Amino acid sequence: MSINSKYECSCVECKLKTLFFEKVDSAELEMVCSSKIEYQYKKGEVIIREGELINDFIYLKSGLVKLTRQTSDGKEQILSFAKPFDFVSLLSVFSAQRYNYSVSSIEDTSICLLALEDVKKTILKNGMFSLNLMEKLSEATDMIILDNMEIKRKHLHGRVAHVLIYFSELVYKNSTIRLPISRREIAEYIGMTTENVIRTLSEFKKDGIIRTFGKDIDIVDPERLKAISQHG
Amino acid sequence: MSINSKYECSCVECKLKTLFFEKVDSAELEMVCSSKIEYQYKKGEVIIREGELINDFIYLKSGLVKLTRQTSDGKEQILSFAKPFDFVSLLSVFSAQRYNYSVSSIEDTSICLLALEDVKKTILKNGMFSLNLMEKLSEATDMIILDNMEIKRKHLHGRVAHVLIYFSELVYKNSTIRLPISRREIAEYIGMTTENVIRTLSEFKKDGIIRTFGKDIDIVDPERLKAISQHG
DNA sequence: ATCATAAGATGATATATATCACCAATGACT
DNA sequence: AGTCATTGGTGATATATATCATCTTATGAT
Repeated sequence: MSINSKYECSCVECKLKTLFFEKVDSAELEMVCSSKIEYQYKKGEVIIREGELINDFIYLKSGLVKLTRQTSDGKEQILSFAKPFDFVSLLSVFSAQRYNYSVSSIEDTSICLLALEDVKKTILKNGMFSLNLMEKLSEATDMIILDNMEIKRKHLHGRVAHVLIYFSELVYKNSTIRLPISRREIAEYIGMTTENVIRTLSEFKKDGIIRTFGKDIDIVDPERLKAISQHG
Repeated sequence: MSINSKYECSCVECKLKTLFFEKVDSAELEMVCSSKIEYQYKKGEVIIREGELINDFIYLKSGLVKLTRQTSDGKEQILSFAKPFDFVSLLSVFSAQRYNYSVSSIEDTSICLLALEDVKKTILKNGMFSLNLMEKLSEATDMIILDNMEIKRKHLHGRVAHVLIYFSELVYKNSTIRLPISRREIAEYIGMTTENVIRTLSEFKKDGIIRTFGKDIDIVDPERLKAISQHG
C-alpha cells in the first residue's frame, strides 16, 4: 500500500463526485475533502480487515475489490465484488461500530478515504445529500441481495456461467476477459468447491462455449452461456 | 384486507415511533402522519405485489410477513421474513421506481402506510432523522445479506436447522413454536426441495431433536440443533 | 536459476440432493 | 357430507456435488 498526497487529485473535479456529492456545495465539499487521503493498493492487498473500527467512508476510485467474511468454521466467503461507482463502504457503515467483512483488492486499486464524521455532518446539514446517499446505498445493497438470490437459485453450472457473465458484461464489457480471481475465489463466491468450478470451466471449454488460457477467458458463445446461467 | 380509520392509533404515542421517528419533532410527525392509513391483513394476503409503483413507506405494526420474488423460470423465492421493528419497505424504496419483490402476510398483520413523498420531505428537512433512517436501513439490509450468506454456506440439514432457530429464537422467543410457513416455503427460502425439507424434519424428529405435530414444533434439543446449524 | 508454494487440472468414489411416483391427512368450498 | 386442492409424508432411483488422491503448471521469494 502506498499513500498519495492529498493534493494529488481534487474532489471538485473528481469524476466520481456525481456518485455522492452532486448535491453538495463547494464549501461543504471542501470540508469533507480537506481531510481526504488517497491510498493505492497492488492486487491482493487487504484494504479493510473484518472487525476493525469503522472510522472512514471509503470511495473506490479505480480498480476492483472483493468483500469477504470468515465463516464460523474458518472458511472464507465472498459476499460480492465492487468496481468504481459501485459503493464499497456501505454495509454496516451507518449501522455498526466495526466492519463485519473485509475488503481486498483483486486488481490494482486506488481509494479515497474520507472521515466518516465529516460525512455524517454533511448528512445532518444537507438534506439533498442525504437523500442522494440513501439512494446509492439502497441501490448497492439491492444489487448484492438480488445477485445472491440469483446465485442461490442456480446449480453449479449456472453459477459459474453467472460469474463469467458478470465479469464479461458488467466489469470489463468485453467477451475476452482476464479473470481477476482464482478458481478458488469463484468457489468461495458461489458456494461450491474449487474442483467443481475447475471441472465446469473445463466442460464449458470442451463444449466450445469458452476458450481458456489460465485466467484469460474468451467467451465464444455468450448466448449459450446465458442460457446455462438462466436454466442451470 | 380491511382498512382502519386513520384515527385508530396515534403516531405520537406509537411504540414503533422510536424505529424511525425518534428524532422528529411533533410538527413534522404530524405532517407525515396526517396521511397515514392503517391496513389489516389476514394470514396469506398479498400486501405488496412485485412490479408495483413505490408510493408508500410501509411500517409493520404487528404480525409477520415474507418478502418474495419470482425467478425467471417462474419459481417463487423467499428473500427474507420480517417482523415489527424489522423494516419491510426498505429494499429499493429509495433506489427504484417499482418494487422488485412482493410482500405477503404469513400471520395476521397490520401495517401503517405513510406517503413516501412526506418521508422524503422529512429527510430533506431533518438531518437527525436522515441519519437515523440510514442506520435502520443499513441494519435491515445487513441482516438480510448476512442471513443469506449463512444459508449459502450451509448444507440442507444446517439450513433447515437455521430456519427453526430463526423462528424459535428471533421471532417467537420460545422453544415451542407454531411454524407460520409451510414446508414448501422453507424450501423456497433455503433453496432446497420441499421433499428434502420434509425428510430433514422427519430425521430431526427421529433423532429426538424436535417433536412435530404438523406445524407445531417443539425443539427438544436446541444445543444439538445449533450444532447442526453451525456445522451442516 | 531454484526451490517452495499455490493454482489448475483430472479421475475415482462417496455423499448429498433432486426427481418421480405414490399415498395420507388436512382444509376450503359448495 | 363429499369433492377438490393443497400440504405433509415416504421410498426408489437418478443426478449433482463433495471428497480425496495425484499430477502438472504457474508464480513468488530468495
